Amino acid sequence: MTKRIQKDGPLDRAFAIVRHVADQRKAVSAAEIAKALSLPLPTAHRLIGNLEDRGLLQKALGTKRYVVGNQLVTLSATVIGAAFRTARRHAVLRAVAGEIGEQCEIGVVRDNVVAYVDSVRVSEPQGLQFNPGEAAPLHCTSTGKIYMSRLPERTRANLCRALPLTRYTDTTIVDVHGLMKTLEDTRQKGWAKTNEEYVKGVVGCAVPILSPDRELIACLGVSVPVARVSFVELDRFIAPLQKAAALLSETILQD
Amino acid sequence: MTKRIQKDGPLDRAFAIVRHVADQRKAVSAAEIAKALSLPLPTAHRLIGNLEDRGLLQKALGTKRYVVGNQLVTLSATVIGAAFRTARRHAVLRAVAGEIGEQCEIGVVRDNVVAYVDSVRVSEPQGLQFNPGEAAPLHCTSTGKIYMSRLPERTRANLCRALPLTRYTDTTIVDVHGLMKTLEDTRQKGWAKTNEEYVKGVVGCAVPILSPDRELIACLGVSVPVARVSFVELDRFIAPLQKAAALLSETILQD
DNA sequence: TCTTTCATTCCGAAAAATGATAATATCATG
DNA sequence: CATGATATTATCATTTTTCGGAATGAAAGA
Repeated sequence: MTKRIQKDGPLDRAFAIVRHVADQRKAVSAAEIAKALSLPLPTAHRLIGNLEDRGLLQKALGTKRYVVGNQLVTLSATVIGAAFRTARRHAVLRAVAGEIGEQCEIGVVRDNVVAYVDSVRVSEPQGLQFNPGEAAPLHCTSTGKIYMSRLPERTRANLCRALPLTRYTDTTIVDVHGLMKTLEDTRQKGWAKTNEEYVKGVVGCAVPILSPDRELIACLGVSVPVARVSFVELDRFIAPLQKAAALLSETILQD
Repeated sequence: MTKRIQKDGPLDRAFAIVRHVADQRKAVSAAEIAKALSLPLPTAHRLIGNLEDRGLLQKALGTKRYVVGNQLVTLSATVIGAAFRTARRHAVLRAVAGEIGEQCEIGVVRDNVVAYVDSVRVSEPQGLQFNPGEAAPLHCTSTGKIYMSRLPERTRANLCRALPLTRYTDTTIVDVHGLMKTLEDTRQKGWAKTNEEYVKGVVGCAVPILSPDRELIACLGVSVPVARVSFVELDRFIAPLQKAAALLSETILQD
């Protein structure tokens, strides 16, 4: 009676389709989905239609090919947030915040904006307060830089041009070329720093939290008043952050 | 035409449960889920069991309360990644909304109705809220006018006669002849305005988003309370909108 | 201990998914 | 621009699930 392993109900098919669409690098047609999942063509259309009606998939503009839908993206962001707010992971966050003595936060990117899903402040509200639920721009946050740095080069360049590179301080990077260069640097190092680019007087850095197959799930970062830690001194936070990030990615798929 | 937006099939229930669990700050019991979603208790258990079997939900360590499961977390990470790769559309929309300081939306025509696929509101909900997924009539929206204006003349006339030209306000165009004249004007200018024709107190305008071969893909529009911007002043939005529309058609189709 | 609430099992009726067939629309290309 | 190839939509009898009331076992709280 080991039929438990591979069922194939409607729910399985629905998730298989969603998974397949999300896995793909580009938009996929209904026929491609049907072939990839060995579904009869009419059945595939019906299932995809169901998902589309619910906003879990949507057609790429001007085509009949499918991409992940708004509802699914919203749900996914919530899920990631919930996954990091469990007791154990919050404890990891608190531990690293205590170790480096500064406010730590976990952020994901959604709708081209950094959304913070969890944070621990170690003392009084001092520097930047990233309360869960708040959002910040991509180009002037460490988390945003990490996300962008992991895109394929072409997509990255397009995104840089599409983003409104609003100037928040006089160190905000507002030119596409400078941003691209910073991102290339970020890509190579695997982590990012921010030098008072969003809020005057606040510097920060972040490292990626990766899944076992090295997909970016979220970022772990720290924000600190420059009066206490200089931009250069930030480097000493990287190692503890990376250790905590590794611990987080380990626990994220267990317990 | 009461198209049932809110069905309640197994899939809806499954996602409602997942959504509810992800929304919660703490682990939830099956009974709580059942109560929150008004499900019979045995049904809730069965559905939750299904989700648990698939790893979409899992029991929090040692208890019988549920949290989001591994499969769901990995899927969510993939979804966020996929959405981010293809999110330049939203980035452009956000940029133009920020530039002109009003709510912008992208709409397409489907089944003789304007469906809004994406929107950015720049501040508080003020004027018209075109939430993605909502639909509006053709004859009293800028997007609808653009769509109709690009049809062959014969088809256009037929459509005008076939449409129910419902009167929503006292400026709504309800006679075929007046509509045809407006559409001819729209066709020549290449963009459209709406003067409180759908919602009293809300004016708007839109420009087409064209494919490389100049086919209409969608429309980019803005809606604003007339108290803030008069019908005449709308003209100053056209240029920025056209620039953004050009950027959209350039980047949208190359994923 | 007792009581209440929650979790689980069972099962016939009801609803939904399924996928063959067929009709239609769309696209590529000669 | 016609034409065949392919993709999409529609229809429908059949099969498979789901649904949730009633009953029962398990656990938590007083």
